[in-house]
Amino acid sequence: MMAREKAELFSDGDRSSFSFLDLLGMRDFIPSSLLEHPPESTISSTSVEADPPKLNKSRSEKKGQKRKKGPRFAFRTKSEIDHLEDGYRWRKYGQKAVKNSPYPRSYYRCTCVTCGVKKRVERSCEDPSVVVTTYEGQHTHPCPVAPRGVMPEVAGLSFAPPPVQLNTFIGGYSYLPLDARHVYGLPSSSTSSPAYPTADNAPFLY
DNA sequence: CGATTTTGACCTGCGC
DNA sequence: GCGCAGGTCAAAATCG
Repeated sequence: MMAREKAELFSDGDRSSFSFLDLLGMRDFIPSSLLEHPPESTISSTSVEADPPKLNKSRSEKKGQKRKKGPRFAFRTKSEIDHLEDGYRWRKYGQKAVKNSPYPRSYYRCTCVTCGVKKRVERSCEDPSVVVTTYEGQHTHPCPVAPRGVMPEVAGLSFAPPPVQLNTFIGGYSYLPLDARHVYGLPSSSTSSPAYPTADNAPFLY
């Protein structure tokens, strides 16, 4: 409780028109100018943790369509809890030990039968206090849990009340990063800083 | 008693 | 072809 938590968001560089905003139902609230810059190579280097190179490149690019993955979006959250509530109901269907990490990776599927969304949850081996959650797919149904929490700000923008999904993200708190570059995977203005939030530059949300 | 979690087995793709 | 690693299945156990 009162755990200080923060989130970092990044994508795996999938070129799909789908985005994390769709997942959250946020797209309508984002200026089109921002949406014209989909996640590109700027975030590829940061996606390794949640999306190992073997999966990210070799599998998808080489042998084409096998194990066709939907668009994936991952974010990192400073949390003591492994499975963060996001308003949807998930059923765990597997857990695997992953290489190069002492922490197991858990696999969840949305309990809605018509919704094929999956997510992987794992702790960062670099920082055990950080939970890496990777979403795959898009919910085809409304969020079943009533929202609570505060409105996030993204890139200084104030949003109208968002679809229910937004507020419920992660345990009823608003965990979206404040910097839109991180949300959309846009290039960082500084060449020296990473294209995603780090423990040092990401804002804390309460 | 139904829903969910646990966990070992199995499947698939890739590198060597 | 083989071994490794990630991902999924499914039966058993557990929970509410």
